[in-house]
Amino acid sequence: MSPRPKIALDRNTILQAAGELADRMGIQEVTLANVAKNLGIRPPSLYNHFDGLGGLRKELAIYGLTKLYEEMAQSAIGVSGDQALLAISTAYVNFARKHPGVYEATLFAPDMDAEEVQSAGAKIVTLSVRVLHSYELEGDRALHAVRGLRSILHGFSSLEQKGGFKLALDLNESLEIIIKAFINGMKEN
Amino acid sequence: MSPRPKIALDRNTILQAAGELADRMGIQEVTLANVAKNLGIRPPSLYNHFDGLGGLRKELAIYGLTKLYEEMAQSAIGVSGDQALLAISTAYVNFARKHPGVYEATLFAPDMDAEEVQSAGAKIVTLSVRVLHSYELEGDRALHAVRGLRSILHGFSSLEQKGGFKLALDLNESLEIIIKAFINGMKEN
DNA sequence: TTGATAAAACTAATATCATTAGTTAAAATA
DNA sequence: TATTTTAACTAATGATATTAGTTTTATCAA
Repeated sequence: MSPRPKIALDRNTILQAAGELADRMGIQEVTLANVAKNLGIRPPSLYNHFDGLGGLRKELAIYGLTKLYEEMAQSAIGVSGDQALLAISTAYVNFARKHPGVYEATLFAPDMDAEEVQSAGAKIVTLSVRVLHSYELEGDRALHAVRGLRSILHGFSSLEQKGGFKLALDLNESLEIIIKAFINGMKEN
Repeated sequence: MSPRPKIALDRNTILQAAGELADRMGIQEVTLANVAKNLGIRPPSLYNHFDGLGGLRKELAIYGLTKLYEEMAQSAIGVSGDQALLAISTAYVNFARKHPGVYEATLFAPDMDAEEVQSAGAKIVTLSVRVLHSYELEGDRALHAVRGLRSILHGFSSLEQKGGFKLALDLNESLEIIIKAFINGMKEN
């Protein structure tokens, strides 16, 4: 490919390639060299689109958070209460299952504190708050509940992905039991 | 340092240096180059002790899991029930707080499936099972409970470390509420 | 339409890694 | 005391990210 081709790559095409690479080979294989090879260009050319490897990974994290949010939001349409809670929970872990590399990228963001990363993650928090709202947890207790839910979902997904759950025990059943136990425990008191 | 010095480095000294480096600078800074520099030797010399960078990181993971287990086990001595559960839970998150890099290493093990990594992690699971035993969860429900507890502890620690919890809400209070809610919810049914 | 600008690729070069091969000197052992 | 093993070393290789500077072409303004 010569300088300034007719159809140039755009950020989204590159992120998609990086995402597929991540899902297929793991986040550690998302290098400028590999991404460039998959796109048929040379590594330095990627600097025209991203601020180096760190920038690419940061964008991949935002890309992943956005997609994760969308799937969670979709799953919660038209349902409420326990159904909604289970819906967004399974949407969350299913996303991590289908896109292990991209999910991993959402955690590895070089600068987690970057404005864009934060706001992409905040939408997921807001959605969770809304779903938990129907349980009528008052004040701080609702916020603690969101922390708990996030902890469960991230911890569960992460451990499942890392092969942490070895027992021959259905994973979806585990998740449902865990979520229900947690929310029932939060409702009391 | 010349060939075959009077006092040679041993694995533990190297792991300690790697651990400090990880806690101070992050796991991504645990490179053979950096570890060697901190020890005053040349990178290739590390191959006399570990199977490359992957081997070093794997050993660091086992080192971390062992230390984590020890602190959890210590915290549970002489207590039972809710007290024991909260004790091991706070021991877990406090370990992650005090040793963020080493904790991170326990998850990044290049081959999580390696025998030694598995067995080091299994001890923590066994300890959790023992602590949860007093709640008289029958059969599979006890196993689901262990998965839930691990998910909460790992998810909470990981999110706290990554700066995921932004609200001005006491973290220890969150943890206690979450754990209690979960275990209370598990007891019912 | 044409000329200037900007974009998006490129090549070349540098620095930092991990890793391998082979070497050396001193400790450990027989 | 002679041999072996150990734990450091140097040197070299290959992969990586990154920077600098170049080139071609699309885009845009006059």
